[in-house]
Amino acid sequence: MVKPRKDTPYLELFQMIGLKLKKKADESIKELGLNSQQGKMISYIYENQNQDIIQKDLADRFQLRGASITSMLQGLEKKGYIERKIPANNERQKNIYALPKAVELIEAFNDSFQKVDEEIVEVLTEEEKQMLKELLIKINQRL
Amino acid sequence: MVKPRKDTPYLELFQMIGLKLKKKADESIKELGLNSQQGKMISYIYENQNQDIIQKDLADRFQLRGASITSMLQGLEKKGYIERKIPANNERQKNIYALPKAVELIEAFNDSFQKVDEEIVEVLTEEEKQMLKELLIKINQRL
DNA sequence: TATTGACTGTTAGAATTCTAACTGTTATCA
DNA sequence: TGATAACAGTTAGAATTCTAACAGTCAATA
Repeated sequence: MVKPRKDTPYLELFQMIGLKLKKKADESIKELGLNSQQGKMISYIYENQNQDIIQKDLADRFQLRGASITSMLQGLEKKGYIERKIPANNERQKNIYALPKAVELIEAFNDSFQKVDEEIVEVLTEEEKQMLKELLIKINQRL
Repeated sequence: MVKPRKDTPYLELFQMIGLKLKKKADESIKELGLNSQQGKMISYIYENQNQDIIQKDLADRFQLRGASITSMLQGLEKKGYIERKIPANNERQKNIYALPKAVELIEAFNDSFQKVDEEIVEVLTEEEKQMLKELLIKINQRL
């Protein structure tokens, strides 16, 4: 006989919400010909390209393995959204830069993502929104 | 020129937390020879098998396509964790049941998942935990 | 009741991410 | 300084989920 669980765990809530949001985000930028992961990757590269980001930084930021980043960036490079350059001071690394074709899309990505963001909290009061953001930041930092 | 974003959006927080939790959950039940998705699926089937659940219910609950459920259940069936029976009253459907081999594992799954659950909120006070759960439930319901 | 449309599940093939093994470069320190 | 370890990225192949097209069954209704 297995013990019944007490109530909906945080784990389950976070994962259900996360999956629903992923679908919404994918849906919202589908017409641009990329998925939400690629959109966020491009935005992140654009915003950080002055700071010599390398593939490992992307792997850490997006919780992906190095091999997945390689595969993803090879795709984005082939389609002309980004370029990768080996820096002079360290031949192991590759710095990542957004190309004009990507920059054109970023405004549209960000608008789409912001709409999803508003949907998430539209059932909350201003106070609740504030509280939620604080709690999420605290959890995310320590996890 | 692209507008800079104001601050970390809810979308990003939820997805970062969700991904970190998935890794933790996968890690925590890896030794049992399954991944966290399979573990949750088996637990869910066990807890609901008296209510004539069908594959479509699982697809809705886990935010997966019908085809993915087919593939996943074929795997679990082949390994002897579950069985699928076509009910007498509707030959389109298949009811899903957990087999003894699965039931043995469920206690261990639940323990592992509960540990992850405690990690999530260990940085919060009791009041904050309470508040967080309410907010998450509210968001999840309307999403 | 015969037809049409909706529902449930499956298959084939593509996309994404994973693990494990590997190459080449840089850092450490005996 | 020379050997060894750590680091960054790549490749090959497996696992998981997806889309699109499909088959069989059930429901609605003309």
